[in-house]
Amino acid sequence: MPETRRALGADGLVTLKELALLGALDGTEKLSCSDLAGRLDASTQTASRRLQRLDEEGYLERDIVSDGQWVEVTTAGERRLQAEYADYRRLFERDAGVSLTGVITSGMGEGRHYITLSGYMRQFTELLGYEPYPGTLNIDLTEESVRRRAHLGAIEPITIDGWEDEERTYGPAYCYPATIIAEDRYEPAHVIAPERTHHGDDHLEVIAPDRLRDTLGLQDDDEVTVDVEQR
Amino acid sequence: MPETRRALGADGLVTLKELALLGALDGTEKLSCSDLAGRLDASTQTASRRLQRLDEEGYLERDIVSDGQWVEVTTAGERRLQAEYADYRRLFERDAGVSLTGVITSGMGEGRHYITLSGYMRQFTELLGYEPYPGTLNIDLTEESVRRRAHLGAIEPITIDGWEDEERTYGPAYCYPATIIAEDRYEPAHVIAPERTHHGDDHLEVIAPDRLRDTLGLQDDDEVTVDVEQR
DNA sequence: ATTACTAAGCACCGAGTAA
DNA sequence: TTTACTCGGTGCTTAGTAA
Repeated sequence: MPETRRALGADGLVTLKELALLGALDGTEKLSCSDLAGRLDASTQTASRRLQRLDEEGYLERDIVSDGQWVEVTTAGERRLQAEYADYRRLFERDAGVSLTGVITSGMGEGRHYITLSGYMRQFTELLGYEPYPGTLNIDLTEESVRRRAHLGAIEPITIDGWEDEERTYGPAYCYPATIIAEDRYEPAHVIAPERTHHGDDHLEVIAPDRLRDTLGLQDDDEVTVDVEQR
Repeated sequence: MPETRRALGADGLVTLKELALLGALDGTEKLSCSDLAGRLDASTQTASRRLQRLDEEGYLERDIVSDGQWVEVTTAGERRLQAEYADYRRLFERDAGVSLTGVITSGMGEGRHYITLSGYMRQFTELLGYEPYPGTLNIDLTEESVRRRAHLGAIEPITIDGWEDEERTYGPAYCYPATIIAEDRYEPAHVIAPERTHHGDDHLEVIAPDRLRDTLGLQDDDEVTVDVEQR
């Protein structure tokens, strides 16, 4: 469990969510402590202190001006809210899979580099039951699928541990069993994503035993559907 | 805002969510205070106290036995979690509408009785811009749509206030602007739902200016889609 | 009007203990 | 083992105040 989850108390989470609902997720939002105090049903002092703490803990950026302050939830804050959202999705939508659509793109080929590293490849073989083709299928998601991507949080992933060599560390990743559906064919595969994904990331990478461009007859700009299954 | 939202503190909510994740939403779940303490990263005393409070406040049913306790989240507890879930959906899926499908049913005709009461009808005329046909179209939702129904929480409803006469009180209701799509026709309408809806309710009621069975040519067991729009 | 400090109070926490 | 009590300490909250 990331340390950030520990640093943020229950009250901090409630406050952060309230700020996000006020619009501080999408950009900077102007408010005063008494605004927030009203929403939290607490004193202005408490609102002030909560804002200070969230700032100190790195969940909030603040710019204090004479008649209030401009606040914006940081990436860390958004991650925390996403994690919470995933919990609730697990509660109320545990049976639902996630279906994402997008078009094939060449991407930047960096996925290929990472998955072929032995530290990852060894785990793929063990946890997925096959040795992936040394490259990733890159998909640019539609706008709606970008939003739905968050629903992956409700699905139990296969966790690929991070590791390190002499030079650097390599972060953990999640694998989600999926079916890739092209015009007239489909193949089992896995969506692979870094443990930490941002809200708004429109890119999806897929691995499979064989080269999916061949087995599915795909080329750039072809549309595919990725059905991620609940295990 | 319902008073229950005030009674449950931030820590209580965290605890309730944890219990739900453990399975106490679907039925009775056995656990001990030390189990819960571990998950909450707190002492067994705190776990014990939190369980007591949730019980007292009506969010939890408990049955204490010699080697632990059986717990189950109550309807009030589930409502509270649903409300929280709706907040998170509002954060991360504010642009998405909800599409529900089901089949026409005769229902029990009780919707007709309520909506024709002047206390409601007056508000419909003012807030929806039309005087509804004095009856509701009743739809039995598919299993998947029953789950998706929860997503209505992410949509800003038109709120119909509750009221009372000499004899009894009538609860508030939510209206959601929607398009009802039949085989070959569609009509603008509103989904109407009591403010407090249960998880698992498979029934949907729709009102419109004219009798939808006529304008859409519908009869029992016909399939319709209800597209609820984000305003 | 703001934000945020200080100080007093209260609630919550966990250790110890009982049943 | 359990649950849950008492009790002492800590930390959060609010009132008052400063800037």
